[in-house]
Amino acid sequence: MKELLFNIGEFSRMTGLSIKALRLYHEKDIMVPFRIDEFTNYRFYSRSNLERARIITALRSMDFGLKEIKELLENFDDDSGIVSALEAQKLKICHKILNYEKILNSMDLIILKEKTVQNKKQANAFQVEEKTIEPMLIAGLRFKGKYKEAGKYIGKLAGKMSRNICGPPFCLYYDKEYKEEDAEIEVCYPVKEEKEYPNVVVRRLKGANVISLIHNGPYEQLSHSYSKIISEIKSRNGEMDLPIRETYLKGPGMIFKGNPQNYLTEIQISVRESGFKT
Amino acid sequence: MKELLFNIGEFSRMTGLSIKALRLYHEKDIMVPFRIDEFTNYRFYSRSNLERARIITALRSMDFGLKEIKELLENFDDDSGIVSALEAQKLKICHKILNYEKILNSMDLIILKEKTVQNKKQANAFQVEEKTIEPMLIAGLRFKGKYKEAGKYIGKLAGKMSRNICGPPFCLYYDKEYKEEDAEIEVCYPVKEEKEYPNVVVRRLKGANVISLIHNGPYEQLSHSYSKIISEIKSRNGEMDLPIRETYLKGPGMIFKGNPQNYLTEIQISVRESGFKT
DNA sequence: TTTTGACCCTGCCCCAAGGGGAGTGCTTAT
DNA sequence: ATAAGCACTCCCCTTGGGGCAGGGTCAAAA
Repeated sequence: MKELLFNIGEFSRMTGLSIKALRLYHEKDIMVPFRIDEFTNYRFYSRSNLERARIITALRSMDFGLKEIKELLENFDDDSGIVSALEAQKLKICHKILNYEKILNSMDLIILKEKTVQNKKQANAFQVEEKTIEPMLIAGLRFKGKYKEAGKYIGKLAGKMSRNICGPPFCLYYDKEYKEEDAEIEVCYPVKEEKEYPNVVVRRLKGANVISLIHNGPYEQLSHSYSKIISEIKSRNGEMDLPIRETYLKGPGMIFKGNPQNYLTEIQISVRESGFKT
Repeated sequence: MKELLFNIGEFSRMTGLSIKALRLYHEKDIMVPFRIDEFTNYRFYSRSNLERARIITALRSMDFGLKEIKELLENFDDDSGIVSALEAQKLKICHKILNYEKILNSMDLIILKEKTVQNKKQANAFQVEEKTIEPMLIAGLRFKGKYKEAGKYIGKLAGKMSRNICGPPFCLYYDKEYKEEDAEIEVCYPVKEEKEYPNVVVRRLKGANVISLIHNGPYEQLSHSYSKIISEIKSRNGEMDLPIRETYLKGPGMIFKGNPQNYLTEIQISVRESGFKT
């Protein structure tokens, strides 16, 4: 068998490894050329190098690092020996995949939210309207306090539910009148599955016939929209029912706080018996 | 509102970002401290920095690079604006996941193969035995040539089927006698699904009653095992049937070539009517 | 025989996102 | 007075090479 040698360019084309990579592997003692010219330092690769290159490529494609590859090459010459290394590598990769899937999940949440918001905004532009809300599975966290505290509780709740959430958060107000303090409030998220969480009640929220108005602007100006919707109900002889629902279609975002001028909040008040037509 | 400032240590603890990271973000103009002491160069962070840090953390957790984050921060202040960036990021991550899943798949193949080989080796140590082979779905590539060429064709076939493969390759020999040249050979892989491939026949291979012997060693010594199995069959008045099946339980590995002394090859010869008992 | 273009060498700097450490300055507690 | 605790800057290190500069080498064409 004659020693058929290849210079680095040929070898690079044969193996698909870049010249840079080959020089790096040489430097790191992962694959030393068969012969190195004493005077010119030209690298010459042999058939056995070709075989080794194939192995390196295979291991690289499995996301092994160069150090690991070096060790594997030094200690094994048979597939059966590296099975445990493969198992370990599998674990690492599984972790990465899981992590990426978690990222995808949270991104989907944000994207979905923004898309539905845009649809809503285009569809019905801030008119009082009557509609029917379907029942839904929700996770609720109830407290007594000020309206302003709701945001804090929503954050808490979101942290606990995270991947189970399937829609924008809302509040249920159980008081007939506006109360500055000690209001009876429940912050809620619609959820996919009925899981148990500490301090959280997961239950089915009844559907209802409601009068709805989408409020566009900062929360401080919600009272304007409340007057509008309530006077509309009264002028049509509707009879209000508790709790009032306030859905935060677009509030401070998951990433940016956003501009309060663009916040969208849907106010929904149940009416027991609608005395008017659209 | 008074300017409540934090030094870098406090701010690091509040945000969960390392001091090193904070200095880097400063250097890259991603987050400039609210005030920098003229004489000591101490960094002091404000509440608005806190908000920005939250955003950066969120974007980092979605695997955005610092450059991308900087651009996003410069161009947007609202979640709705970055939806398209999120979509792009989603695509990237999906690609990564797909890639990792491909890796997992090929690793599983190797692991599974080695495990089954080890089981076989422990279970029945190179004895002639009678058994029944179940029918299986296979992909076959037929050619006329020398035995030695089979390896080449197996490689070809493996490249085409890759993810569809579900077991070790084997050859079917359609010649009654040993032929040095122009032998009628079909290289096969058991597959999961019935797909179409160019030049490949996917079909159901019938089950059979066979006499089997596992050969341990290089392929050049297969003839020893053949003598053994054939003399055994003859001594028991069995009648051989074609094709002969040669399954490469352990040959040159997917990564390492391995030591031919450890190769395992199962020879299976169909017998039409077994005239002997185990 | 020389030239020319292709090929190869080493050495240096660059990428991302920081980690680690050296050496120095500031204030405060002991 | 000294030591501890923070902060600062500057430099080197990580992975797996990419890109470029400057210079040497090879083989075929003129």
